Amino acid sequence: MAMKALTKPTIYQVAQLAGVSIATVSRALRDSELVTEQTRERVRAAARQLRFTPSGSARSLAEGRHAANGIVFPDLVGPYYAEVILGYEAAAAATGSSVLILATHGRRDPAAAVRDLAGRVDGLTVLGRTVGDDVIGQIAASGVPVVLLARDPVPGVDSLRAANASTARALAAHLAGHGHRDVTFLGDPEGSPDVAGRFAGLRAGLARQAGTELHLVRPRGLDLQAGEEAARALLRGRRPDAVVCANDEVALGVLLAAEAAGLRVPGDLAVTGWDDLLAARFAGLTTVRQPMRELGAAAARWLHRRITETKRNEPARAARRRILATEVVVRRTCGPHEEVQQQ
Amino acid sequence: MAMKALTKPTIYQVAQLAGVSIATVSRALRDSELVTEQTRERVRAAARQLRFTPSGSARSLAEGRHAANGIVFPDLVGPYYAEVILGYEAAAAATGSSVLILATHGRRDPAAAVRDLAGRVDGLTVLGRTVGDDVIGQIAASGVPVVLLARDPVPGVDSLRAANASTARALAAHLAGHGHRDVTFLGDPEGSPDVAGRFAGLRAGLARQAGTELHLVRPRGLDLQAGEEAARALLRGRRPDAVVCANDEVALGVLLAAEAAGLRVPGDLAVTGWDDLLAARFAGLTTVRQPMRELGAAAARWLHRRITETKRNEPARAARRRILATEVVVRRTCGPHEEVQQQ
DNA sequence: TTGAAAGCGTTACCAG
DNA sequence: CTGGTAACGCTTTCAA
Repeated sequence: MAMKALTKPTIYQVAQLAGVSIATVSRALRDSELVTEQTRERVRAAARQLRFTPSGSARSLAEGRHAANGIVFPDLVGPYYAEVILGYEAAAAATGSSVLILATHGRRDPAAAVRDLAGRVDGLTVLGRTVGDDVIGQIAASGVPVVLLARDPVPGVDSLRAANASTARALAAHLAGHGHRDVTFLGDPEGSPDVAGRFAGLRAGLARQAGTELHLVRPRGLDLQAGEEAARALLRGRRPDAVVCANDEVALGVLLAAEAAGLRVPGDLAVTGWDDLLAARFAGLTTVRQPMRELGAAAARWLHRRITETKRNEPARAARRRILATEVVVRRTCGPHEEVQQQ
Repeated sequence: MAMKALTKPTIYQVAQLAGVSIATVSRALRDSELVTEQTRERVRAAARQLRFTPSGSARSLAEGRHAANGIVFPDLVGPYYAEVILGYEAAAAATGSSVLILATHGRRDPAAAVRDLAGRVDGLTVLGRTVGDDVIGQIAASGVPVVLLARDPVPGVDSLRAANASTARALAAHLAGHGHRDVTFLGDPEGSPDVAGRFAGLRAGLARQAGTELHLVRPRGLDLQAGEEAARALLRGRRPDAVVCANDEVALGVLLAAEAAGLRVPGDLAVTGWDDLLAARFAGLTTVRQPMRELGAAAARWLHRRITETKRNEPARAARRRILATEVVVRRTCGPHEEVQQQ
């Protein structure tokens, strides 16, 4: 049977077996027009027999491109980033690019990891609070195109995000319409640009509503447990009319804590989230829906444009910015509605 | 100010600027002992000034390794794969490896994409129903270590999965204990090895229970909508006592359809899922919990072992198999319980 | 401690 | 149409 593959076969072995030059092998395997059907077949047979797979690094080096791009995100907990990455991967695949992922969360030195990644790709998408502006700036200046996603802009770098402030204002108006006056925001504006935008929008929206007040409480994180803990503490003190949470997971934690405390939602306490996770629907949680997959896809497409225009040495166009629309999804937890609102 | 980076700087420019040879640059930048502190600083300064980032492909080619491994999965919908990938990325990072992801779902030619990927990595993890045994076999035989995850084993290849059949048997016993006799399984055993295992286990479990019957209905897919559609059709006919679903999303769809049909769960119909998504908790869905993150991490670690032992040309050990334990999570939808069961 | 030079496995140009 | 042969940018002996 087949002998053991002690060492990976190279183009040379294929050439030898097929009785042609390596140049011909390269051409035949990449469907160049410049080969006889006959030679092509012979080469293919040899390649198959040897189980030859071209070395990606050698190819990249010779072609002067990596045929890959990277995406950097803080973590992968919760469906949010997963959806973004899925959209990203699909769009990147359409442009013939592989995707390298990098989670900065548990890293010793995120900046170093991102710099290293920058050397392995044709372009990079960076999400949220992963590395500082300085790192972004250096990478962009070193000639690697960068797209920012859900992150504060950096001069000269494309950036893409979902609407936060405007929708948060709409949410504020909706809550005020329910008669909620004493509102607490559960989230850390310093923790992420998205959260900052949501808080700012909420504040602006409530400022237009007479007699409302807004308090800020920072949970330990953005997960279920952080929400639960924060709510437990919060509900022991003066209880607000409504808790607006930085994301759905925190809001779901609040729901759990409220239930444990014997409070009715929305009767005793209104709660809202952000993201519209699947769980939000089953919890009846009023929230905000974001086009996550589209966000990822758009980033991949922008990056591809930058990469091709850089390669062609075209005059670099000015940095682009775009904000994708989001929408309030009204369900049960924001307050009693006359008519049944179904989503 | 800094001039435009028309072309990416190479080690040669750094060497020239620092007034040393490229060998010294290479050593200095990689913290070799063989450089004076003084030279090292000079080189570093030059590299910084030029914003030099070593080319990943050149480095890989020279080192004879990619310092990257790949993970292939069908899709990324639902939190399942995201969790697996997160665990994988974290473990891979710990071994100094980058991660290349590849979703086969919308691809024209998954096999070709996976073969290409195999040329860009030191090892590969393949999940579920993405490519056939033949492709797996070729890749493994070509000298690229492979680990299979949630997939039927291939001779000579390590494989890792979460328990399906045994836990499904336990689930069957639990349902029978509730008095459910007429059970329908909602899922396509041919669609994935996991689903096949769950169905087989359920069948085996019910076979031990006198007077039970099991029916099989194949939904269009594994998402919410598929479950909803399938349930709508199912509930129009002879209604079963219990519907065991291939995964949580399908089960949640069934819940929606049951509600729309005015049925009480679990009073009129018991429902179970599989995966223990966050949404399952809020829907009160009885389901099965899988150690998803651990699954991914274990795959990355196994792969790393294979890679190092292959590189050292050690005698390849026999293929390993492991099945990680899963557990039934009893909630509301499987039937009435005397005592409140909290999770 | 440093430099020169030989690869690493492809692609692509230039002759024939 | 095919073969020879420079690149590609880095790491790593081998000498000095």
